Amino acid sequence: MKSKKATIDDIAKRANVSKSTVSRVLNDTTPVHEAKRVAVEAAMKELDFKPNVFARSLAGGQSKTIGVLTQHLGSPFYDTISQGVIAHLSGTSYWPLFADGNDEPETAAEAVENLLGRRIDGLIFIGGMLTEQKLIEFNNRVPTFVVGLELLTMTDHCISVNNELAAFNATKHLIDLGHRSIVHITGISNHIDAVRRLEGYQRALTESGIKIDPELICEGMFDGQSGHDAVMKLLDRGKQFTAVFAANDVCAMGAKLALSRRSLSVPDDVSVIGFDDQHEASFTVPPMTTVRQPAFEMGVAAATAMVAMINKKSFTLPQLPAEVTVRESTAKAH
Amino acid sequence: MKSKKATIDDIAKRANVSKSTVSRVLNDTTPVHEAKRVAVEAAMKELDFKPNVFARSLAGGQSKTIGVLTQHLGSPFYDTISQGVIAHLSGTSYWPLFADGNDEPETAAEAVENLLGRRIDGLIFIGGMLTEQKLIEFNNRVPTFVVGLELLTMTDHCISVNNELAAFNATKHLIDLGHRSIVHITGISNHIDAVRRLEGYQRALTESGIKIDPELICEGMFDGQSGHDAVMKLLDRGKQFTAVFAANDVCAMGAKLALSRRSLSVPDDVSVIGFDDQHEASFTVPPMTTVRQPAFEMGVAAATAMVAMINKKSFTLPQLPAEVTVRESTAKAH
DNA sequence: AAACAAGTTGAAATCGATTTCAAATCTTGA
DNA sequence: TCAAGATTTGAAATCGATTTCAACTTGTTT
Repeated sequence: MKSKKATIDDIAKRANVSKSTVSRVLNDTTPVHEAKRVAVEAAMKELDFKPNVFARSLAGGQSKTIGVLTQHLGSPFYDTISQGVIAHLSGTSYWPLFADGNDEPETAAEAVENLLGRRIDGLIFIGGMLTEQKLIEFNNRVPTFVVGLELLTMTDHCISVNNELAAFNATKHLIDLGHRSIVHITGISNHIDAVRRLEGYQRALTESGIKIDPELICEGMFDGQSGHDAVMKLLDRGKQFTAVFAANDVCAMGAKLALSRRSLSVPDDVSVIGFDDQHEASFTVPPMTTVRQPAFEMGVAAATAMVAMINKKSFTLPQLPAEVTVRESTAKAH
Repeated sequence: MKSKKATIDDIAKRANVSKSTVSRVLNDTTPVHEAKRVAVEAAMKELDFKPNVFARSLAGGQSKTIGVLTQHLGSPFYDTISQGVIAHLSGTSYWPLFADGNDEPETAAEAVENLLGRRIDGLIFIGGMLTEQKLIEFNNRVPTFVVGLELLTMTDHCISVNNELAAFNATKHLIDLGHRSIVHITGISNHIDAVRRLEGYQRALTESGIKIDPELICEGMFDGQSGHDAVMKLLDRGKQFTAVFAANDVCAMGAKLALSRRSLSVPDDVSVIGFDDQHEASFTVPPMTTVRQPAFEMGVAAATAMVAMINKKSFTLPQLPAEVTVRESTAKAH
């Protein structure tokens, strides 16, 4: 049976100093005599002292929590980023406080206010649905980083892969295999990342001297159903193509399903490439070629930068590469 | 530019009453004259008053947060449960505080201590790796519910599907299709749920007069790789079978991949059934028959029960059914 | 009309830290 | 040796709520 939690007064008494001194060794704000320092530290060990988070925050100190707002906790990509954040933070004195934006700007804004009400020391957005204007505002209130979403301004607070380049490489991979009629199923069109991927797709075609065919560009929604429907529609119209580049993996899975329903084989008849490299991608039939985003590392990078910034240490944001992971859903065109 | 946050004193002044009175209307602890009540409420509206969470907790009140410990945030099944919790809580004054158990008992226990240090009003375990003994201990400290994990005791604090029955039905589905040699790829063997699924599988066979063949029972780990490897090993040994029941969906996907590598068709040569019905299951080729666990509803149920319990209202835990969702990966044996 | 119970109210203590300010101690240089 | 400056230290105020306790209003009963 554990006795009541030790307070700062308890350890002050035991170490024969004042609360003030204890607080000082706790926060390392003012130098304290070596002897007293040691005594205080010993007392803290013995009584298993853990500062009360609430008293601390109330007194104007730090809350030792980092607010993490994900666009949608359920997405595998965002989830992996979260894992990275958790993993790094668990080695520090900070804790993540998660909230879900539910894909809606208002919900997200409200969630941020609540987070702020809990005196978070930092704010990490995973994915995003807020305007950069809003983000800048928040950054004025508390250190803010954005992960997994490309920003136009505020680039030094943004950890993201170069989506345009990644999409360019994905498309180039198909072109190099001899494909000329390449479908692109886009992501949700007000996502910057989705737009950048479309741009990369277009540049790859253009630079290879292939005319862009608007009919091959289908609106998707980052989900399986829209990938499936897009391909079905194309097939129904009798449109010819030999490859599909989908804006993410589930979408690519939907596309593959539609192809198989029409007895088209992947990759013999049509090559398919996805984006994200989520866990399931390597176990689809056939295993899927996709663009790997280093989601976990991105999460770690964000957390690292955040902790450094809060403690006013210097840091540099890593340049994380997205790479085409070639598996078996893409093959030479014939 | 927002002015500083309004405090309880501000609104006391504005409503011409004392802090005490404000606190009383805020918490509805003691009756307050109608006129003052209205004045206070008006003042709160006008100043957009939001009580400071920390002051509140420090003073011994509630923290208005529910700790949520997931076994592994990244798992689609647990994630969906989390979504349910979030969804329900967002309509209340409570907020979830997430932590990740990282599949390790020590990490989990440490995480709970931290959560408790933040004075959570309730604790929800999603999945679990702690002993029931531990769980009971925690429940003595703060209201506790467990979701997505069957408990032997403490059943009135547990929201879970009947895994044995669900597995029985899944296996029965295969038997009804004429299968007699049915492989079961288990989950991690110290998960109660995995054990219960194995039991259901065995009972279905026994009740149908089919002898249990230990060689058809393969140890799995709830992931794609182990599903793949299990099937490969069986095939290498020349073991005959016409159906596979995997302990979850990714595992089933791994199994399907192994089959396709050996040119065995699903479902023509071998039927495959998964468990969980995660999002991707409906977009595999062919779409996968699986057991749907109402994960979202389970999360909602846990949150609902929690809020009711904290506020000493009565509640009943719903009996949530798991159902076999028949798609195209299972077919008649021949 | 007096007595008493029930219903309202505010002053002050409390929760457990941080932080300001002034006092106490220790150096240092002339 | 002593004043000036630099270091350490503790007392007390503060953060923003809840809660206890006593006092003050009412209303009811006799």
